[in-house]
Formats: sequence, C-alpha cells, structure tokens
Amino acid sequence: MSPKPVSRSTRRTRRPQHATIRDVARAVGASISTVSAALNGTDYVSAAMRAKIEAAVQQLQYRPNDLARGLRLRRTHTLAIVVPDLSNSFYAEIVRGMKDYTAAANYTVLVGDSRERWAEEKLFLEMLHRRRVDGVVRVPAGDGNASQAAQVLGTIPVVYADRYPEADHPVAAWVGVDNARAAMDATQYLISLGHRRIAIISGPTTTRTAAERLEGYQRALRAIGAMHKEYIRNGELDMAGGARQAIELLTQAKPPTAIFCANNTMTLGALEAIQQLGRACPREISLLGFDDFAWSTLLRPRLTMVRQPAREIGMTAGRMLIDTIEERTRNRATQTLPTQLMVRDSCAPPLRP
Amino acid sequence: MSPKPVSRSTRRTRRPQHATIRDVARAVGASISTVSAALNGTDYVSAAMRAKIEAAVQQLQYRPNDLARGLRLRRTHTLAIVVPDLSNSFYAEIVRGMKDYTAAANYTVLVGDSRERWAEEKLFLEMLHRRRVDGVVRVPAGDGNASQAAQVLGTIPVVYADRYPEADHPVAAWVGVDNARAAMDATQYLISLGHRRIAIISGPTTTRTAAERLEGYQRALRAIGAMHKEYIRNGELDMAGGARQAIELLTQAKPPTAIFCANNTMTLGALEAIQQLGRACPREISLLGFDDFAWSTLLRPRLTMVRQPAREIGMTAGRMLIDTIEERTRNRATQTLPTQLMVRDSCAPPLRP
DNA sequence: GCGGGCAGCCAAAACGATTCGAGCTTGAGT
DNA sequence: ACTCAAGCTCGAATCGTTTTGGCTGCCCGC
Repeated sequence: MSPKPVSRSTRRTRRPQHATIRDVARAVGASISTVSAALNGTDYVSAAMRAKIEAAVQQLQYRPNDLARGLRLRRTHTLAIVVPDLSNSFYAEIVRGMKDYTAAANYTVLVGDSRERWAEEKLFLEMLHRRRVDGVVRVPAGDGNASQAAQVLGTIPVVYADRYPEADHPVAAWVGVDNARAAMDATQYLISLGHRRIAIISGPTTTRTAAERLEGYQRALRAIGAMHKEYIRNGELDMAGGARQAIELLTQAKPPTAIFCANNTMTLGALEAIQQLGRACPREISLLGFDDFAWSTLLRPRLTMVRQPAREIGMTAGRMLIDTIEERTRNRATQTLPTQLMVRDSCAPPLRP
Repeated sequence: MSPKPVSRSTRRTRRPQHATIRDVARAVGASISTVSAALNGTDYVSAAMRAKIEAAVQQLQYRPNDLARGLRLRRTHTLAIVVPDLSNSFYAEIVRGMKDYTAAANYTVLVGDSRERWAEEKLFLEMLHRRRVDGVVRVPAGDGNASQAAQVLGTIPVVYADRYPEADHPVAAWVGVDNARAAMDATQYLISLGHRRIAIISGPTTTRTAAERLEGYQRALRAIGAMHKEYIRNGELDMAGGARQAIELLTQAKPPTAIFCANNTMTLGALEAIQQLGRACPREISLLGFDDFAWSTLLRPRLTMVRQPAREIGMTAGRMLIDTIEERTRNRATQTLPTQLMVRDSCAPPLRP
C-alpha cells in the first residue's frame, strides 16, 4: 500500500483574498517564522530584515488574520456584554463605559440585548461561546432562571453588573450600587418634604434590583408607620408599564401625593401619565425617579432622580473582567459604587400633608 | 535598536479548555470527518451514528470553534457598522435596525463609534479587517478624508448609510434619505406659517448630509427671495454647538422668527438655549428639528421634526450588505427612503410676520 | 460472476498564524 | 585551539475546523 501523491486539487481558481504572512515572507525572501518574530518582536531579527519586512507589510497591505491568531493563541481579545435593554440609556451608558475602558487595553467588545428574556440571552451567550470570547459581563435578563448561564458559558469568566447573580457561578464577581440604601434615601427625602402617602412603581420581583429598591422603600416607610399596600405596584419595566401603573394610582379614591419610580423608563411613563391626566407636577403630585439620564434636564419639570454611576459601573466591570482574564486578581470580587440624589424640580411638599 | 532578550518558557500546563470535535469523535469511536458531516448534515451518516454523536455533543457540551470554522471557511458571519455617535438615538436606531435584520440571517454585528473622527474610524476599520468581517456598513465620520477607507478595508464589501461616500469605492452602495428635499419641505412649511426670517443651524460642510440640508433650505428661501446670510450658521453637531448658535442668532439685532436645526442634538441644544433666554416657544420663536427621537413627545413644547426612518435605513443597509456578500446582487445599488414631517407644537405663525 | 451505484465512513490537506527546537555564523573568553 | 553564548534564521508542529477523494461492503440488474 504505497501512498501515492495524488494531485487532488481540481480547482485552481484561487482569487487572492487577503495578503497572508506567507506572502510577506515570500516577498522578502524569508521564512514565515522570521516575519512573525519581526512583527511581534518576539525573537531576534536583524535590523535590515526588519526594515524589509515592514516595507513589504506596507506594500502588500498585510493585516494579520485574527482568526488564525486566536486559534493558535487561544485568546481572542474579545469581550462581550449583554444587557436587558440597549435603548435604555442607563444600560447604553454602562456599555459605553465598558467599551471605553477595555478599548484602552486593546479589547473589542460584542454587545447583546436580551430584551429581558433569558431565551434571547441564552442564544447570545451560546454565540459567545462559539466565538471563544475571553470573558463576558452580564446584566442578566429579569425573567428568572438565568442561573443556567454557567452551563452554556463553560469556563468563560463572567462579571455581573447592576443586577445580582442568583447563586450562579460559585465566586461571582459583581459591580453595582446599594439599591436598598438608595431607595431608602430617596423615600426619606420625600418624607422630609412632608409626604406620607408615597407610592412606588417597581419592576417584577424576579428582578433583583427591583426587589431591593422595593425593600428600601418599605424600610423607610415602615419606620414612620406609613406603609400602605395599595401604594405598591410592580409591573413591566418599560414606559407603558410605568404609565399604566401611574394612572391606576392617581385615579384611585385616595391617591398618593408622591410617586417613586424604580427605573428611568417607568419614570418617563409616569410623567406622561401625569401630564395626560392634567395633574400638575410637582404642585399636585411629586415624582421621583431612578437611573438618571443625560437629557432629564430638558424635561419640564426637570426630574428629580437617583443617579447611578452607569459609566463607572461599565468601566469597573471591564476592569474586573480583564483582571481575572489576565490573572491579576488583586481586586475584590464585588464592588459597590455610590449613588447620588439629583434634586431638581419634580418634587415639592404636598398640598395637604 | 537593541533586540530584546527572549525567555523561551516551556509551560506544559495544558488544562482542557473546551471540548473539540476530536473529543466528540473519540467519545463515539468515529472520525472527525464523520462528526463534522453529522453536525453539518453535509454527507451520509447512519441514523445510529448520528444519534450517538448528538448524545456525545450534549454530554461534552461541545460547541464548534467559530475561529477554526471561520479560518477554514473564509467567512466569519460577522458584519460591522460604524457610526459617528452612538449616544445619538438616530444612529442607535440605525444600528438596532441593522442588528434586527441581520440577526435573522444569523449574522453577528460589531458596532463602532467614530465620534466624528476619521482617525478613530480608521482604527476600528483596521480591527475589522484583522477580524475578517464579511462586510461593513459605514456612516463615515464627518471630518473629511474618509475616502481612504477603501485602502484599509481591502476587498471587504461596504454599504453606506445616511451619509454619502465621497468618490470612495467605485460602485458604492448607499441607503438614506433625500436630505435636500426634506430640508426644503421643512423650510416651506415654516414659510407657509408666515415666517420670512428663518434661520438654519447646520453642521460642518464637510458632512455631506449637512451640506445637502443647507442646500434644500437655501433653495426654498431663494424661491421667495428671503435668503439672508446672517441667518445661516454651521457649527459642531452636538448639543452645545446647537445652543451656542441659537443664542447668537436670538441675541442679534434682528433675530429670526424661526430656527431650523439640521440634526437632533443641535435641536435639543437650541431648545435649551431658547428656554434659557426666556423666549416662549413657539409663540415668540418657532423651532423645527431634524431626525426624530422616541421621547420627543415628552418635551414641552412637543417638537416638530423631520423624521427619518432610522430603523429602516439600518435594516436596508443590512439587507444590501448581505445581498452583496452572498452574491444575490439583485437590488439596486442605492436606495432613497422617504422622510416625514412630524408636525407637533414647536412651530406657530410669527408674532409680526 | 461482473460492473456499477450507493450508503457509510475515514485520512489527509488546507485555512493562517505562533512557537519550539535546532542549525549556522561570529566573536569573545580561556 | 577550543568552548560558549549571542545573533539570526528556518522547518515543522500545532490550534480546530471543513472538504475532497477514496475505500469498503452490499445490493441490483444482467
């Protein structure tokens, strides 16, 4: 059985797609090892040779193929972030922060939008696994059972931002704010203005942050014995959800004098509802929101809101991720960043306290 | 030029990172060719074997390595889009449209933000080349000389969105709107309300769309002999730029009775300036903007704006790109989508016409 | 009994990079 | 004169896929 050298290639129609390292090597009459060493500075290469190679690279417009590189190196220099809603400026800002930070360390980031659905998030995570990203930061979808993520991601490092993981990876890294505390402070601010009938529009209780904010709100009101169940609403996190809950609250027999909204989109919905019902804000009804956004000062009234350091959250998540990837795990596994109450015009003392 | 010393470390620590097709083959006692054929359905594989393979895939949590795949296939199923400002909801919406459309065709998209600077865009495009993306849609940075893109992208297909290419690729695909026409219509609307002293705040003339909108505005005013150079302003495209120009316009001796802003961020800036100067809009000054956004109805007054079909622009760009990549070039090379004047509350007849 | 088609499987050659080990000159140290 | 290291270069293995051509039975029609 002699293995005969068969000329098996029938097609010779090979259009030259991109220049390869081999083309560069051929152009300067060197081996590809030498070219590689020259380009990466990883071994001795004479100055003359280096110059010739650099010229050839320019002339051939050679760009290394990162697929081949990643395959060999087992590193793609790619990260990813998945958020529940990209059109929400809060998450957009987190993404931006992460991109800015990681770009400086020469990482590319893929961004995914789960639309609050684990099914969509899972699809995205599977794609990330196939692409062998070096790490991912998750703001898990709020519809529960996001703890299967460990399965689909395998050994890829994960950092959580904003929302807590739920007993997911054993030692999960996380960065975010103290939501209970921030909500409590906000509620106490309303109390200090004289409000007693304070409502909250919160998200679904499967969303960790929503649950914590509700908790903080309750703690503040319980302390003065002013908690009433009919003022607690949870619903969808979007604008329509906020509007619907606000209308229900304001049209009931004994409406609240202040509404605390647990995220930014719902706050906008509530504002829309208030205007639609012809109520004067803040004279007749005070509105306090969560998650600030850039153009909140353009609205009338200018909204009083709890500001989260979105950009810093994204940057920190990126930093924590890169640190674990590159095995400088010097930093703590969890980081809590400060919030800030941006007092503007949408809250005032109640008409009849 | 001293070459650096090299430490040739001999690490033999090979942790089993991810399951490979070889692992699957070994598990079922088949060859990798058979596994590949089974998974891709590209050749005969017995039902029994197929079942065994599928079981092994599940058990090993095998996910094909897209790097190796892309290397072999010379296709990455990755697209990219680069826009001048991601925090501008107009571009964000284009990106979203493209993502939605291309996701259905199983493409991933990388998104880049050039911040209106060619230097940044170039960096991003070079990265795309190294990653061998299958195609890219560009909204070129507005600071000129973006025509070097062909060089850095090599043979990678390009589709332009919103802004025109400037004699870039020979047969450039493009999708956008008729900016001159839209601006002319908008200006004529202001004229029909009785305005004669109409100002425009436009972007830098290196930005093609800005130039076209200015052109349309001029055409409308020239037709009634009401064009005055002191009412024409170009500046930065951001909010601060819009505010600055608006203040200059409104504080001059014979201020305009209406301002036409050539993009959305400048419109917001102008609105801010108007409020800051204590002018009543629309009673004292009418404001008409370009590029609608989702929450424009939350502002008071609700802004009258020219709406571009941003989402459709993104989807169409995605479609055109995929069509060229997959060589179904059945569609025209350039597509013009319709605009719409969203008449709301920020324009009214002038006090003294 | 023989040619031929088909179902099922496999070995090996790409794809384009990095890296290990080794070979070959020089020049210096002893 | 001999050894040794440094400087420079190269061949070959490797990363994890797809794909091509070929091999083996087996059944079918004659």
